[in-house]
This record gives sequence, structure tokens and C-alpha cells, in this order.
Amino acid sequence: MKKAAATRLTILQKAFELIYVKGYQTTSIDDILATTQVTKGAFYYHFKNKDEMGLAIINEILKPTMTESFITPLQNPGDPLEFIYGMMQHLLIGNPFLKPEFGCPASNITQEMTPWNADFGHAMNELMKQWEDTLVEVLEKGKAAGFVKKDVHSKQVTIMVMSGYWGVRNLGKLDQGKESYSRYLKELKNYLNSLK
Amino acid sequence: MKKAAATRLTILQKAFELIYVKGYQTTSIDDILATTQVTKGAFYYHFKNKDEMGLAIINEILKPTMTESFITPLQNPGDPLEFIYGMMQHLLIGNPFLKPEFGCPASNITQEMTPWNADFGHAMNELMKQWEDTLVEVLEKGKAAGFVKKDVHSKQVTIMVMSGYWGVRNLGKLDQGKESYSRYLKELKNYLNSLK
DNA sequence: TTGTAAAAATACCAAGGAGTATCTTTATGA
DNA sequence: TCATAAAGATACTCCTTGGTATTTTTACAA
Repeated sequence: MKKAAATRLTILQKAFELIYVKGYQTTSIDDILATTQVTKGAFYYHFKNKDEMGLAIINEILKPTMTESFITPLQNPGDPLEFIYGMMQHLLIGNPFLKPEFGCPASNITQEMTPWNADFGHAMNELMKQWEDTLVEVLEKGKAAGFVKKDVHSKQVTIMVMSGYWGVRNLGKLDQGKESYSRYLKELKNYLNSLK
Repeated sequence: MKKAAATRLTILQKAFELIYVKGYQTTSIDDILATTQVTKGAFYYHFKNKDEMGLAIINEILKPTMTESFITPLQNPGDPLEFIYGMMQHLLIGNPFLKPEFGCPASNITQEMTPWNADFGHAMNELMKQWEDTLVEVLEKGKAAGFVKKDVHSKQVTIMVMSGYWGVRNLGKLDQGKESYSRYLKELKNYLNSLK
């Protein structure tokens, strides 16, 4: 019962990468089989159908990655505004897996799948809610610690930050992130400064 | 030579709506034929292939619509910050064609097509450049007229605004725009106020 | 009116899509 | 060791896809 779990995991991981660069609907199961060297029998042993695999990718790959990358490290003390900026910088230019031309995996899936399959929307919504809640919490702690102005509306700021990230990820597809990323980061710094 | 132009236009318009709702790759030519009541012969008389139609949609539908909706009205005098806010409000909640669950047509196409077909990327880049240039110009005029602080970096603010729009359009897919839109708008107002 | 090209209709094709049915191999626990 | 179920392999089916080939209709200039 060890080998099987491994094949299942490679399917999820490779499929995730393919979907990230090609999109969900245009990544065929045969594509996945070809790159994983897994046969169709094995695939359909592990997953009832393509969508079940898609959900599994969100829940078993995307969600844990998000948690350990953005949720857990956010819990540390200090200036939340500094931290948000650092996180954004890391997300946009510090993470070698995330390429400008392919955008953000979470954003891509949301954009593509939400109108089609409600389950994808629910799964992604959970993911975003988790990120949102953490950011709000961190901002509130920052207010208590005097890093952030008292009249700042944490939920609004959070939406502003998350929107900016997804938006610039998409804008960055047009110029390979060459100018959009750096300009966004500079202005984000200005914006965050206005909150303290 | 009048009827032909009309069929061509209906193809572009109906296909645009379908693509907005379903996505480009998952909108089949047969879908388009079914909703337009046009036959395959007529379709391929007007367009060499699907992608040529896609480009025509960007250039002949999306671009003119953008121009008359965001470029031309932006030219009027007055406080550019007020105007940007009003434009955003109209885009997000005042435009009946743009539904939260389907996002922004321009954003959708960029997200979906840019990694696949460079021509789509170039066309969309032109579109966005036009919007960006206009926003920058308007902000600069606002600085000269005293509506905007002198030390504001117009290009950065523009990227911030455009990113926020695309991002919240995508976020809004997850909650049908119920909370994300209004929160974004409120914080956008705060942000814009910090620029004057 | 009629010849000619524009415009549109119809029928078809090869490739690729998701998913199934059936068989073979591998592991494991009694 | 060996029966049984897990895991994987192979070969299909049926449907949709973008695109083509060919024919028919429409418009209009002479």
C-alpha cells in the first residue's frame, strides 16, 4: 500500500504542473498519462473521473502548499505590513516555480473552472477564505501592536492586497512581468505605508 | 455586400458572449454555429480558422467597446481620482452585461489565451497599454490641476488600479461579487484619497 | 438576362477527448 | 504457500472537435 500512494501522488503533482501551464480543460488525461508514465487503468483506479482528480489537486496539493507558504509563516510576530510586502515580493519574483507567463495557479483555476464546476469554486473559496482570515488576523494584531493605524479596515485591506496579487499576476502575463511586477510592488509599498 | 458584413458581425458578437461565459477553448465552433444559426460554410468563408475569429473579436469588438467605455469618457476634465472611482464602480456593479460569476472578458481571455497564442497576448497588450496610457495621462493632468499630489507616481498607481480591477473580478467569481466588490470599492476610495 | 464571383449550405473526415471493460500482475495477510 | 483483493495494463467505444471538399444559392455588373 506504499507504491500505490506514490503513483497517486505523482499523478497529482505532474497533473498540477501541466494544468498550471496548459489550463485544466486543455490538459487531457492522455497528456497526464504520457508525462507520468502511468497507464489509464492505474489512473481510473485512483480517480473516478477527471474532475475528482482536479478537486484532489486543489485539496491535496494546492491547499497544503498555500498553508505552509502563506498561512504558517504569517503567524510570526512583527510588523504585518512589512510582512505582507515581503510575502508579495517572494510570490512575484522570489518563487522560481511561479513563472510570469503562466500566472498564479490558484487564480488560473478560479478563473477557468468556477463558472463550470461549482465544486471547484467551493474548494477555491475555502482556500481564499483561509488566506483572507489569516491576513485579517495578522492586521488586527498589527493594529494592537501599534504597527497599523487603528482606523484601518482589515478586511478591506485584505481584499485590496489579494486582488492586487491576482490582478498583477494576470497583467504580468502580458509583459512577462517585466515592468508590471516592479511597479506594482513599489506602489504596494506606498499603499501599505499609508496604513501605518 | 451588406448581408455578409452582418453575418460576420453576428458571429463575432455571439461568439464573444459565448466565450465570455464559457471560455475560448471550450466554446466550440459548432456552439457558435448553433447559437448564430450560421452554417459552417459561412463561418469558414469569413474566418480562416478559429483563432483568426478570436483575434477579430479582440480587435473589432473588445477594443472598440473599451475605447468608448473607458478611454473616451476619461478625457473629460475634473478630479481624476473621483473619475477613476466612478469608472470602477460602474465596471463592477453598474454594468449589466458584466456578471460577477463570469468575470471580466478581457481578463478571462488574457488568462486563458496568453500562454497559448502569442497573437492574443499582443492584441490584449495593446488594449491594456491603451487603457494604461489614458489613465497615466489623466493622472498627470490631475497633478497639474492640483487634484493629485505631486509626488504620486502615475504609472504605479495605474498598475495598482488595473491589477485591483482584474483581481477583484476574479475574486468575485468565488462569492458572486457579494462582499468582495463592495469591500474593494471602499478600500479603493481610501487608497485614492491617500493620493490627494 | 445572364455570367461570374461572393456567400452560404451540406456532407464528410481524421484526430483527439473522456471513460469502460476486461484482463494481468503484484502485494499481503492468514 | 496460496487465496484474495489491490493495483496496473491493454484495448477498445462512442462522441466531439476543428477543418476541408464540394456543391448550391445569392447578388450584381455588363
